[in-house]
Amino acid sequence: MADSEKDSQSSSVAPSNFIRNKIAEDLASNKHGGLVQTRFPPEPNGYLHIGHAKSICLNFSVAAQNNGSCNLRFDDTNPAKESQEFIDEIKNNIKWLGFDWSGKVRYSSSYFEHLYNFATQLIENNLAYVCSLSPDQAREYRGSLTAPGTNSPDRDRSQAENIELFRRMRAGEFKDGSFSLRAKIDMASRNINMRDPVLYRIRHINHHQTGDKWCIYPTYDYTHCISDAIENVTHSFCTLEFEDHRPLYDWILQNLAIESLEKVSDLAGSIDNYVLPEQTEFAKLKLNYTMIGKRNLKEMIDTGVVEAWDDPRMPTLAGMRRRGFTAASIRNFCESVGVSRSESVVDMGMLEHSIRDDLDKTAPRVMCVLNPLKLTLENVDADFVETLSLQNHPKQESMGRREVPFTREVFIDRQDFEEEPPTGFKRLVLNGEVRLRGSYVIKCIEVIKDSAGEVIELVGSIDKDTLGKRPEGRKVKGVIHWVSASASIPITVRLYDRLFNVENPESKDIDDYRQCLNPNSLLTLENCRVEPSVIENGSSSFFQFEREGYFCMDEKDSRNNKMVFNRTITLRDSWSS
RNA sequence: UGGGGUGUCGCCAAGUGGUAAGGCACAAGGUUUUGAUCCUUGCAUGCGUUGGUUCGAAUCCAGCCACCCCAGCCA
Repeated sequence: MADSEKDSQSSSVAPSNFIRNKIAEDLASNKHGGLVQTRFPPEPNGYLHIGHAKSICLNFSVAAQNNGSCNLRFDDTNPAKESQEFIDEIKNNIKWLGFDWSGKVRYSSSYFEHLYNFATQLIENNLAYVCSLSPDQAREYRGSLTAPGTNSPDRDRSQAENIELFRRMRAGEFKDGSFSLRAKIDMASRNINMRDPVLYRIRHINHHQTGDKWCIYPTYDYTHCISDAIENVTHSFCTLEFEDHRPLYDWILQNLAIESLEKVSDLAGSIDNYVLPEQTEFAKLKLNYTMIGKRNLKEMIDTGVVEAWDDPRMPTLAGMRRRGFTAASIRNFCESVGVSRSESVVDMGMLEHSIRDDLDKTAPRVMCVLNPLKLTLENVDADFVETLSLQNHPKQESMGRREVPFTREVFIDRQDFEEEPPTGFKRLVLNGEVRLRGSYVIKCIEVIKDSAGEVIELVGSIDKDTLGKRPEGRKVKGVIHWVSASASIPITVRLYDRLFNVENPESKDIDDYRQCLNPNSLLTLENCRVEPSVIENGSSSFFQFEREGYFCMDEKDSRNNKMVFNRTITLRDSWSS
């Protein structure tokens, strides 16, 4: 077999998924004139979370990989729940994640006038009517999953009357809920979304973008498809629960005169490429051991389970950022999770792998003792200070070196000393030797205890011939981290762990998520000691505290006299104590 | 019991009629002044299930089962 084309595949090929395949097909068939335009359309009614990150990465990267572009559009059709604060936060999050939207920020609300005109067009074509049924009545008329609905008594209202009533709705002549504009489709449809869905409702409230200009607001179903069309979106991605809405999405666009759509679109004037957008659904991201429902997150804040939207235990982008997740790690995670239509629950371990993988390559190493235990080295002079030069990264010399002071008194971690060590223990024991990382091999020669029998101090000695050298005639397998007692800096360290101790805290089997909270999701240590280079080397706020994990400085709570570090994630631990 | 979806290793996930990619996790070795990293190896005769078509089926057909979504003037 002549096999001339071995494997020409590059190592970083994006994995195939149904969306990339579809776009490739569309491009091949020239369906959208070679164009790929996507959009990320959040409603500004809360903070973005890891689930949104999946959608952001999808929309932006699919566009970028196909020479297309991606808009940011705030889907702000329900002002009751929305605010400018959320808009600002969402913009920040997207930029932080490393994406840039095309052109200016879009708002569905900026299309309100067009939307109103299109609604008038539907009325004129006998495809929409003003309905006087109350919300309760409308529900009764809608029928059920198994029974067809009943036509509204207003369904055959005259076109002229509909136009006039709709105008008066806009003029503010009616109370909230008294009238609605509905599409005239089919009250017997087996798809409930097609049973004369509401297009407009009356709401006498202020809108964060349009102020008091409007008192009627279009619904999501009516707005989204038209907004996509106006922005000349080619591929409109949304989550699976909107699958049943796709027929309505298409119905609305197909029942509007295409020239009128084109005329107000971004492509107005260059009719060649004007195409109707197409909706494609994918499965939401679910992560075990976490809740991402907006309502639940808000409740956790309101009840004090966590401190705020940016609490480092929250799955919000703001929280993850503060916890120490990097944008790259989140992007890589979203890529590794893939995009499909099957509803699946991703293991936390994948997220943890993404952040470890990124930080292992980029975080400078430093030593920090979390639970200090004093060790006095009796054969070192009291005023002796040796400045050791240590590599900031074991593999990347380009990351430079730092100076670490070594003195007679040092702190080691309480957990690195055992009087009665378990088998396999490689750390310090009485009369045992261990290497102080980057420094000398030391031996413990005395254990000092308090009246309660607790170990409060150790005395030892160094082997002066072991700096940068192996000890003569014996092997010392243990290496522990340490800091100088006098030259180290006191800091506060917050150890974070998963918030829940069950895989699915949002499960229907759990009536109160508070029953499955992990009581140890936050442990604050006030007396930690870090080597002085962390403040001298102000270039990074991410560090690996050797043998402990990855940590980042908390900018919100750190003070000049006391820095606070958050543990992002532990190191993998195949010993596990 | 209406309609729309989904079922491939413990968890994600490729695969679209030619004999089951990859990642995470896990396990066993090796390197190591981080019990980290890195390297090597192992990990589905099997693709929800039962039948059928075919030389050949995870892929096509039929039935069955399980799970998810839909009855907001929320998105």
